[in-house]
Amino acid sequence: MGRSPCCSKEGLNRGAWTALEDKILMAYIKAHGEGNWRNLPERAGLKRCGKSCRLRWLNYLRPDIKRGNISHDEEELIIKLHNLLGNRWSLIAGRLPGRTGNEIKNYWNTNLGKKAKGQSSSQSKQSSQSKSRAIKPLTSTQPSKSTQTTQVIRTKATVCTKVLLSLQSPPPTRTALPPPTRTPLPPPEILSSTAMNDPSQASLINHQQDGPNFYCGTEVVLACHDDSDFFNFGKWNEIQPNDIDGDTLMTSGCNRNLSGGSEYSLGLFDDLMQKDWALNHCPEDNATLDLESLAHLLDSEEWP
DNA sequence: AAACCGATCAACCGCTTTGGA
DNA sequence: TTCCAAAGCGGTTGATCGGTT
Repeated sequence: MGRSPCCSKEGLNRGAWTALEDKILMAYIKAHGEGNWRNLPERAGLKRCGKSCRLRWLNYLRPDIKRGNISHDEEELIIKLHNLLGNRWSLIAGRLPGRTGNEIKNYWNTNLGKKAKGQSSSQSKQSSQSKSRAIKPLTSTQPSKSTQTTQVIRTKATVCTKVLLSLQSPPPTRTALPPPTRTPLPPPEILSSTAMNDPSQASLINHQQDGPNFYCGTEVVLACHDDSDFFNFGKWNEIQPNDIDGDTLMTSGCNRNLSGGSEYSLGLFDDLMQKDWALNHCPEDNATLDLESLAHLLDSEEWP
């Protein structure tokens, strides 16, 4: 029995792509654009599975793919993003222009994963109760047993295109949510911690805003094009693991160990959102600690 | 020079999510 | 609301390459 194949595999080429196949695929996509992968091979005259074409395009042929070694800065960014997002390679890749999820995944598995493993083991030798940020390889199929370890909230992932960090006195209520949009997203804009400390600069980001922004005191909200997915750091202090059902919380929880404050996994899901809306009040002052943590992250990188 | 071994990375597999009928 | 096809995603595999013995 089993699952039916994504396409008939009879007579299809497999394995490494030839230069000719690449050429055909590139020419076809150049002429007709991306999408409709299932029919693409037939139309383009390729003896390949549509999935294979898509993968080849996304991971290799796309003109904006950056070649060459991962730089030190990129590596640092990958580590930080992995710490926040876990193994969501496509999201991480979204923060690294020209890099693909596959590339980052491979890089992590061959380089950073080992480093991280070594780090965490040496740290555990130093102090089993250490609260430092041990980077751990995370898999969605291995739920963590302890809230002390790095934990990842699994969410419906959406590329976040705006980050608003406002320390300003907020308007008393949130703005209404516009309908979600699924249009191609422009490059993300992230507000640096410099801007965070300067409300006048912080406000600048609103001017280019075509999606929702949210203010709630020191609460940090990453406003996304898709209203169903924004990252809310400020409220995580108030959410207990019990509030979250097992399905929603796959690798579970949030890591409260950074810089004496809390470190939150990026991502939010509907249940939490609903709780968040229902609370409708501003978070405690300790959210500023989260801001500092995030500010450190944002400030230390050149965000694309 | 040959055999072995580990590292790398492109490609595949199968599960999940999304969107339309 | 349900179902199904398509697309997206992360884990895994296997071919290839370079270094070592």
